[in-house]
Amino acid sequence: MRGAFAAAVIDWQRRAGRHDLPWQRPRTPYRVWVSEVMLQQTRAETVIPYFARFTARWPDVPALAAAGREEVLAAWSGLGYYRRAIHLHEAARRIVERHGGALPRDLEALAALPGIGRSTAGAILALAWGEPAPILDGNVRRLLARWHAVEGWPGRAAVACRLWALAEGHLPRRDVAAYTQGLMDLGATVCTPRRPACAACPVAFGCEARRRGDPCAYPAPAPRRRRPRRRTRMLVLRRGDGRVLLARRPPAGVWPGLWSLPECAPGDDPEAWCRVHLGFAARTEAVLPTVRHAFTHFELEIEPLLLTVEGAAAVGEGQVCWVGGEETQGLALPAPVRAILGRIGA
DNA sequence: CAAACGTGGAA
DNA sequence: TTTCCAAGTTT
Repeated sequence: MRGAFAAAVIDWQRRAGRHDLPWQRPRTPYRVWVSEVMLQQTRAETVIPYFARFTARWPDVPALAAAGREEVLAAWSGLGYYRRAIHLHEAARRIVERHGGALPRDLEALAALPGIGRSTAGAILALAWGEPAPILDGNVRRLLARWHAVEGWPGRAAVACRLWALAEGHLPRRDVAAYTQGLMDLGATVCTPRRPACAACPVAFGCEARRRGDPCAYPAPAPRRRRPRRRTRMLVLRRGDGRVLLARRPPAGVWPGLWSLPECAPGDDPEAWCRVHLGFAARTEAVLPTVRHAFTHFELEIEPLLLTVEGAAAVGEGQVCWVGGEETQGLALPAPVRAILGRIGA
């Protein structure tokens, strides 16, 4: 029965889905967009406080477009995948310039904006306007892979292509917003990766993976690869007035454009490193506890070292600054750096 | 197509 | 402790 899947999802969403997420009230295109970008590879519970602060400060596209990149990054600090913030900001400016300040109601125009791919574009169209556009995020991937018992890892183009076609095929003619929200709610709360609650699932009636006895066999897991471990040394250079030296990271790579602590190789003599690279003397005060930080593709072991700087050492312009106390709240700092500074009370 | 890109929570 | 992985996009 074609359409039975969508009908059941829509009915379930109205009865048991989520209706009180911050981006659902009010549900404007701008708020849908910001939330979708924040939610890329990020759980809703993590996003909620960031979304609240972000939209309170920049309630619409023109406000965001008028903001500075620095403050947008600072508002993103701790959320991860910082390129998203840069893209979001850049897209806001482009929307003001080329679309009169309103998000385009068009799949191609949306996907042409930085940070908006096919799935996010579809989500904006479906949730904000009820346009019949499919999405394919982790939830929908899992839901459809199970319902149709799709073999293969969705990272492979052929499998992804199949899933997109299935997503397209299930789209209802009406109630697209409730349907789309229902897919994500189902994936997040019922059709979970580990222990799906099939007894509570409104589409269990037609689920092929369940009929075969092992829903968790779908989708096939990604090929394994081990995560290398890297080590680095971060220097907490503290001045007499309590201020600490931060250095801006390059615009590409890890933590683009964020402020971090000066780094040297674990084997280097930190005091000599300071003289050579910063041009002033510092005395080693203490070795701080190691901070382990797990990235997606590698694990970082950070050995923080506390050093005292005599006098008010000056350093070059621009890419370096001395900060202290409340100031660090307004800066874009990577999570582990925030942890290290918090530990010494800076 | 593979790799890069953060972080935190759960098993 | 280790591993997985979550409302993906870009290069």
